[in-house]
Amino acid sequence: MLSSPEYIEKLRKSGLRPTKQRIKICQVLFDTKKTFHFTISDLVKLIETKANEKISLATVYNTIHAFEKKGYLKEISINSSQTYFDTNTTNHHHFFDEKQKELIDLEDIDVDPVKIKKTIPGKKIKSVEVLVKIDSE
Amino acid sequence: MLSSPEYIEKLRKSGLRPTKQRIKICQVLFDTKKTFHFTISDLVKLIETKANEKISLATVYNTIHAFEKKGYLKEISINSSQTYFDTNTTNHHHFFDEKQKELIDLEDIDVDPVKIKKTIPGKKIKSVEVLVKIDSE
DNA sequence: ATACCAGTTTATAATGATTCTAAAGTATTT
DNA sequence: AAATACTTTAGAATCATTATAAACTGGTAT
Repeated sequence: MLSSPEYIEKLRKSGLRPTKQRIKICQVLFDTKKTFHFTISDLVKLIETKANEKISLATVYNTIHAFEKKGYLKEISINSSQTYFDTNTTNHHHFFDEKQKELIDLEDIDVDPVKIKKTIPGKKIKSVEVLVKIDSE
Repeated sequence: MLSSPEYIEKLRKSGLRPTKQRIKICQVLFDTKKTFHFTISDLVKLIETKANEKISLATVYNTIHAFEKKGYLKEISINSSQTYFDTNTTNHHHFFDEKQKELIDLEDIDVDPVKIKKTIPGKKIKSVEVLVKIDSE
């Protein structure tokens, strides 16, 4: 597990006070080589198991939104009752298994760059997201 | 405005009883050459203005879900507080203006076919949706 | 026509994710 | 150490959507 000091510095640099709760959430989210997808309720469960600590639901929401604003997380556009987040903030796309409610990364090599030929006057493209819904064969 | 008999037949063919409410919603949704995007609350407003009739919110939800199941509507994957539907059921993609909460169609010629090179054993692709988020320049 | 049945509509309540509130707590600055 | 600004928190509020169950209606058989 990465030591707190590294997260403390990371948080400070972003203008976020390094509180106990934020450090704990950093550890749960970023203390792994593999990136992953999660919902808020997934994260609450992870905090309860990985860290033996209870963080208020409001704080979890606050923190995730703060991290998203700082660019440490990305929200993924899916129509689902819950919002999904991704610790992989690079440009990439997703499979979504609607049965298992599971997201799977598509690497850059899995999808050719999507070129959008249409332009809207006065508007610029912020992001291009491809969502591939999959189902059992 | 298309006459009711045509919608009555269309509904019957799909195994849906042609009720007053369903016919009215058909007229509001399909009585136009141009397809469009809407949320449930958009639709409720449309029904109130175009048709001078009140349809219960529960019925609007029921009907839209029935129409979606029959393939007369498509749900669009966006992370938004409300779900968006599209009367254009052909394969196409979208711009989404997050400020104005507005969807704009991308025609086939605006986006090259998206080829997905990755496969998941036992799973087949159901849909490929591209969502292009746009913002003021 | 009439009566019946399955499918529909409806008002209202329930649900559930998310956001708000405002009081108590904590990091940082003076 | 005190002041200040930012955070956390429990619980309430919000809001889209879904569930409930009673009243209603279209289609069919009599």
